[in-house]
Amino acid sequence: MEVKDKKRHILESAEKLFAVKGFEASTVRDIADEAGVNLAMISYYFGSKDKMMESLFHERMINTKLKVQQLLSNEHISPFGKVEIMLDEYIKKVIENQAFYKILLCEQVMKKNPEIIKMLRELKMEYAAMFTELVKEGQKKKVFKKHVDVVLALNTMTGTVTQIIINKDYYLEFNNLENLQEDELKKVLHCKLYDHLKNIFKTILGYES
Amino acid sequence: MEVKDKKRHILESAEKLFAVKGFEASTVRDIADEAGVNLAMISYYFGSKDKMMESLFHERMINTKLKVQQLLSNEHISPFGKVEIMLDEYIKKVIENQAFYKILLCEQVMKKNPEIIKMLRELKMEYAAMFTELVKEGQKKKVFKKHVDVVLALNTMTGTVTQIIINKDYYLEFNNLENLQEDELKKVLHCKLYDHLKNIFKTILGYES
DNA sequence: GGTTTTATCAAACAATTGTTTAGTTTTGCA
DNA sequence: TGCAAAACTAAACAATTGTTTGATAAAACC
Repeated sequence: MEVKDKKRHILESAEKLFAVKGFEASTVRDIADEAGVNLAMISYYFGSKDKMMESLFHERMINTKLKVQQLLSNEHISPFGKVEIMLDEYIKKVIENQAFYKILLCEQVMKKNPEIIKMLRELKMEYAAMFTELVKEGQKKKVFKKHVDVVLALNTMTGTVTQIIINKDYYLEFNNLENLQEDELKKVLHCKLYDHLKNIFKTILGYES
Repeated sequence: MEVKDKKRHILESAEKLFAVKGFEASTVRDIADEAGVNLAMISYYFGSKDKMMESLFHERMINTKLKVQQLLSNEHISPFGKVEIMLDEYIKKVIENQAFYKILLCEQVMKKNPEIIKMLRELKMEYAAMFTELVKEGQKKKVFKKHVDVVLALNTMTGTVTQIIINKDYYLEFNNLENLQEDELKKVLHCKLYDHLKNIFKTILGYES
């Protein structure tokens, strides 16, 4: 196996553990066991446990910014069309990477690793700025109302999706969706979240279809 | 100082630390230092670090259920009036107990302490059931639309508020509210969140004022 | 006031932590 | 094939963890 693949394999194993036990509670021995490698390999490949976590965040966040930029600069899509795609892409991403988004949540609360906090800060500021541009575009075209609180809107998006991931079990039990297959389940979850958030964003933006 | 006050004092100190560093990363020595007591006192008063955490959750959750029950059974308030009060109370509570709600978030992700998970599970199920009753009441009175996803709605409430607490710094910076006083700040935050969520719940419930 | 219970403390406890070391195996390349 | 670099390992490392101990001090009770 190549070095890059091995690093990725370790990162994926660590990700699983972090999401279940948290960063502090996951020992390098746990991670090494999960990945099926010697515990010294974590220091060997990443330098330290902390730097491994940073690697994980870097890996996951590297593409996000570019993708959003690309979407928002596309002139063939209407403002609300872009909102729809934004919602769809975000929901898809979280559902496909539930483990990571759980870690992300904890890390945001703890604020322990300065390097990660810095990364997150930059990403969020850029995200908010880009969404602001999108909203302005819609306002100029008279399809969005004035005075939209973009940060509040974005937090409703991230908050709702995150909570559903955390409370997945309750949600499924409450809606009698427990015996659904994993794939079907993801589809249903995505669909419900998308409709729900699309409606909310129509209200927030004052958009009439 | 009485025993109960001392226990409460230790719990409050622990709460602060947990919210900043997380449960695993907060050592009993940290907690003892923060509370200004000997580290052996944690085991002496609570039995163990884990049981102290359980104590903290029990303390915080004991009154929630009763309050909500009381509100929903009040026949002098309209269905949407109850929704308004529910939102107001929830926002107020989280803003006043930010530290605890950060811990709560992490604990929900980690799912490490079975006793706490059990408590949370019961509380959530009851909360969802009670809100369902409220929605039914509104539907019977023809002021709420049919087919409301109550769990999704509740998760938007908790998710939005939680995210704002986590991202408080960004939110303030983005809205140029950084040099506000702590008390003023809480007021502004509460006000913005309340308006935002009220609008969203109008959409979700199909309520026209 | 004497005695039992409760509260407090510093020190010690065994267990576990992330990291390093020193030695071995495997790999890549001439 | 030979040999240096990279990959890997088990063992050891010092530091830190939650908890317990045994000794005092304070409080409560009769």
